[in-house]
Parts: sequence; structure tokens; C-alpha cells
Amino acid sequence: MVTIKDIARQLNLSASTVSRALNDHPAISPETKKRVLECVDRQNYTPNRNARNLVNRQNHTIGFMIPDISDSFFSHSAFGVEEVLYRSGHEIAYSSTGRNPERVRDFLVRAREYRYSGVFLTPDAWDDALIDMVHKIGIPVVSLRRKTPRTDPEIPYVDSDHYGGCREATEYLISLGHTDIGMLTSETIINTERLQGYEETIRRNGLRPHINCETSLPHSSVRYEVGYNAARTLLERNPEITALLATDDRFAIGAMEYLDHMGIDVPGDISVIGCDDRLEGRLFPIQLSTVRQDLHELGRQAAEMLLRMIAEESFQPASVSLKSKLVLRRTTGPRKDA
Amino acid sequence: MVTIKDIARQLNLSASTVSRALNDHPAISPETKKRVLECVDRQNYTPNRNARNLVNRQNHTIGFMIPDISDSFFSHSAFGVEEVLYRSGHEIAYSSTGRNPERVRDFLVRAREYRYSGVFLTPDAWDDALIDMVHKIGIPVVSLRRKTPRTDPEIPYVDSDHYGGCREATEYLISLGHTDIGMLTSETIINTERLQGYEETIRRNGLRPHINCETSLPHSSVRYEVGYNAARTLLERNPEITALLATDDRFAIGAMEYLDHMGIDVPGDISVIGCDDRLEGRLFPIQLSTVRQDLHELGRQAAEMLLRMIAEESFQPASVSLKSKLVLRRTTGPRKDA
DNA sequence: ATACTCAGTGCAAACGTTACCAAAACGAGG
DNA sequence: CCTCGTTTTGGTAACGTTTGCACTGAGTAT
Repeated sequence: MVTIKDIARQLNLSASTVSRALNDHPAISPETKKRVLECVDRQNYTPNRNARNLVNRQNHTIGFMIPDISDSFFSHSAFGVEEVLYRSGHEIAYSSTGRNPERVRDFLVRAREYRYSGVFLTPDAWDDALIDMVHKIGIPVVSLRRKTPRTDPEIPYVDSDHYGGCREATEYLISLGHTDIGMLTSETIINTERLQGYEETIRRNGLRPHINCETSLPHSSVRYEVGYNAARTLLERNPEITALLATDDRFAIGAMEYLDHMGIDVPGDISVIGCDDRLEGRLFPIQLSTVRQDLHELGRQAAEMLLRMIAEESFQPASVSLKSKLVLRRTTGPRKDA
Repeated sequence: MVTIKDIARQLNLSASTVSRALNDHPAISPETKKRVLECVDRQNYTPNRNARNLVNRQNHTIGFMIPDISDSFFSHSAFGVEEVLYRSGHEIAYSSTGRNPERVRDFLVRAREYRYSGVFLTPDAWDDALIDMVHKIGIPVVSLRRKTPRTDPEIPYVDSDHYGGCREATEYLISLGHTDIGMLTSETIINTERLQGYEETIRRNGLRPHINCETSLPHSSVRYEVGYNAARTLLERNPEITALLATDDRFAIGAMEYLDHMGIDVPGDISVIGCDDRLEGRLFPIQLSTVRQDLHELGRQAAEMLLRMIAEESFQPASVSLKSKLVLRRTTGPRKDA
């Protein structure tokens, strides 16, 4: 492959001059610059980025870890991230980890090996090994997930206020007259907070919680089924339930399918609220009420935070919690009087 | 940041020895290796990948262009790609272009600057500039979209047989007794082939095509609306229609929403078939019949092709067309006798 | 003419690795 | 004890850039 020296030789110039022509350096005459550019074009020369990065010790690249490319969470936050990063001249290198801890590790190692300018993290869970790695990585990191359990130097995050969102949803259901409200959830950092929002609100109102919690994180492709089965389990155990809150729209939709099969009317007999405001819930025959996360804004704020961390050595980022919004559609209604 | 020389100095060794310890080189004593590894760990040293790539002139990285991260097409094919590439020790660098031609260009430039081992392309459209760039890139390229218009050296692709899929779908509708079958589509390479599959089948059977074609590619978030409006336009113009074929499940779902609003029964009054077999169409209240693409297999085959191109200099890849499969669900039925 | 600026250029040394070749250390066999 | 392989190590030159510094030559003020 043709190098800068080849170009130089061909034009009877030094490599430095060619380099200057390519980098809009001021100390170069317009004519030589023109000659260089022409030759570069003719020879189809492209500078070697590895060599370049080696000498300037930075690459304007930001790594974005994605646990699951098919999960729209990431695409929507990425959208916000790109919006601000693209303008700032940074490149984004996405990297899918398939929710595999070993590949999460690989991602962090790579980020360090390449000396990325910064990194976005979206872990499903924080374990000590991961926290350690993040502390040792030596690169600005912003997490798109809520804070780490341990907070030595806190790993800064931007996340939605999951707790508040579910509190509000629960309060809303109570205000509709529901007293037996079921919760469909699974064990993740996020869902733990959501569960808390639900449970504390329920108790504060003197009601009894009814919870079905999957112990492991179901793969996205089966979350509907999980919701279906969870609804069945919960309703068979607690037939008095007249409202369901789910920590994932897909759980909620799966639950709706179960209710449909059983001839239970939504929202006539049972109200349903999901979380996230995913696309599926907006479809005309579903019209799911849900707790919306503003992922676009989340991505934007995360990007701005990371950018500042990169620019200002000493900047101490303050994590942010974005308000969730209760979106009411067709699946919620007053409790049917027994 | 600590370098290999720092480690060497600290242990009274040469850089070469340290390098050997790190790269599992045989010519090194177990003890020194152990000492090195310990020191590396203690110092939190990570080799600089840019330097490494510079000297070995390859980086085992494969670029994957993604026009739209929120489009599940890519996540599903990426799934197949990862499956085979991960095993082969290659890294994948995804890069979103937002369907912006300038960023597509940036992506190709970057691939060349970094000397990626190979590249997956998924262009919405081929123009001369793009074809030229691909020919000049000097890196193995596999397109996940059908062949380029011009075929000097053909740019190899792996794609579904869109033509055949739509032919089959159309034939099926005809076999159900439908004679007035509408088509909802938009202008893309893919959709052009789909349209052809439909139109030729229609004509071969002595029927009249009814087509509504969007001239530009609607952004994914508005495809439902586009389908809604397209269905209205088409049905107002041709009220005799009793079946609709759409080149995108989302067009089909939008159309179903329109039919729902108008009190038209699916499939009682009108049958609907989509394309792609997206998740949304599988949801319980939709159950859309569709022409499925096996994206997982598509990704796998593309990855294998690229791998061979990388490994064998002289390998002449033969593009492949994967069979589509007609999946029948709830939205198709016999023509209602007028 | 002399000195002085300054735009434009070249040289050489980095950046952090790896790879080749030579040198050293180490036993073993004579 | 010497010689000879074998293993282990060090030195040096790459890889393809950028950059600081020194140099050239033309123009300008003295």
C-alpha cells in the first residue's frame, strides 16, 4: 500500500511537506499543496490511521458498548448520542457484547488498547470485576445505567428516574380505584428500582403488593412469553388483581396476550401499564399505557457529559436522573366495581 | 501511560523479551514470562494497539456499516455475522451512518485508513461515487444488499431472493381467488425487485396491477403512517381490491390500521401480506402473514464469504441469493365472493 | 551591500510495538 | 576443559506518521 514517502519521492518532496499538505498546515505554499493533493488523489493514497494515532496519541473515537443490538433501548439512546458527538468531530465505534460478561471485558480492554477518547457503558449488572476494570481503564466513562453499588469514585451515569416513574404509575392506578395491583418484573438493576417505586407506593397506601419476579434476565426475544406466563402465574395466585404494572412493555404485551386468551377485557376488567414506551406498545391494536423514558434526551445528555470529561481534565461530572413520563393510552381505566 | 519499555526497564529486560512474554512467543523462559506478566498486571499496562497494528499491518477488525441502528434488519443479520466472526477471532466495529451519504463515505474512508481486514456494506442505494469508492478501497467487501447496477468486477453480495418471495406471495393470493391485488411499496433497490416479483406474476396471470409507490424511502419511524396513507390512497382509487401486498411489514401494519378504522375486516374483506417477518407482525393482535427473510442465515453466509475473501487472496466470491419463505398467519384468507 | 525577516522546505527524532539476527548463557557429550 | 547445540536474551531496524528545529532563499529595511 502506498505511503506518504512514496508520494514524497514522486514529487521530489520530503515526507514532512506532504504531511503538511494533508493536514492543512499553514506553512506550505499553495502550489505544492495543490500538487500534493493531486498526486494523492492519483495514487489513491490514504494515510494510515494507526500511524497517525500513534504519534498524536488520540484518535477522536468513542466506544459505545451495546449489550444487545436488537434492543431498541440502545438505538434510541444512540440516536441522541450521535446527534451531539457527530457535530464534535468524534467517531463512534459500537461494539456488541451480546450480554456476555467476557465480551464486556473484551470491549473495555479494546477501548484501552486503542486509547479511545471516551466510552459509553450500558451494563446489565455491576460486579466487582467490572467496577475495577472501569476504574482502571484510564479513559472517561459514562454509564447509561444507574449508579454502581459501590461509590469510591462514582462512575457517572445518565439514567431515567425508574423509581419515580413507577411510583407515579402506581399512584395513578390507585387513583383509578385499584387496590389489588400486580407487578411483573425481573431482576436487573433497573427493575429493582422500578419494583421499589411500586412496592413503596403500594405500602404507603396501605395496600398489599403482588409480585412476580423472574430471577434471570430473559433474552429480549422471549420477553413476551415471559410476560404471558408471569401474568398467568400471578393471576392464578391472586385472582383479585384488577391492574398490572410491568417493568417492560414486552412483559405487558405478553400479559395482554394472556388476558386476551382468557377473555379478560383490557382495560374493562384489568388495567395494564408497561415501561419504556417501546414502539410495539404504540401499535394500533395495542395502545399500551406506559412509563416513557426519554432515551433521546438521555443519549444527548450522556454525550455532553462525556465530551466535557474529555475536554476538561479536572471536570467532576454529576450523574443525572431524567424524569420519566406517564403516557396514558388505551389499556388503563377505572376499577370495575365488583 | 506506561509502555513496554517501562516494564522492560523495571525488570532489567529488553523490550523484545517483554513483547515475547505478552505474545506467547515460544522462545522465552517460564520464569521471566511469569515475572513479566506479574509486573504488567501490577503496573496496569496495556499494549498500544495502534503501534501493534502499525507493525503487523493488520488488525483483525471488520467494519459493519449500519444505515439505521433502530432497524431490526441489521440487528438480526448482525447476529448471524457475529456468530461466525466471533469464533474466528475478529472484532466487529459497527458504524452507524444514519442513511446519510456523506457518512457512508466517512465510513469507507475510515475502513481504509484503519486498514480493516474486511467490511460489510448495507447501502440503501448504489450511486457511481459509492461504487467507485468500493472498488478503490482495497479491502474485501461484502454487501448485504443485492448486486450493484454496474458489474465491472461485481461487488459480491448475500441477499434474500426478494423477487421470488413476492412472486410466491402473489401467487398465493391468486390461488385464494383474489383478482384485484394491491401493492404498497417505496423506491429502494430491494423494493424494486419485490415490485417486479409482484407485477410480473400479476401480468402473467392476466390480471391488472394496482400499485402505490412512495417515491422516497420513508424514515423507519413513519413507515406505519406511510402504510396507512398508502392504503387509503390505493383503496379510494381502486375499491375493488380484496388483497394487499406490502414490501414492508410496517407498511402492512399501517394499512391494517387504516382498514381497522374503516371497519374493513382482515382477512374477511381484505387479505394482507407484508415482507420481512418483523417482530411487530408476530404480536398477538396482529399476526401478520408475511414473506420472511432469514436474516440470521444471511448474516452467517455473508460472514463466511468475507472470511474466505480475507484468508484467500485469490478467492472469487460468488454472490448468493437466499430463499424467502411465505409465513401464513392470520391476515390472509380466501376472497369473499361478491 | 548587509543584516533581518519570513515563508517554505528538509532532516531527524519521536510515537510504541514487533521481528530478525546476533550474542550470551547453559548443559551435555567428548 | 573444550566444543557444540539449544535455549534465552538483547540490539536494531523497521512500521507510517507528525513535529521541532535548522536551513534555504527571496524580499525588505537599513
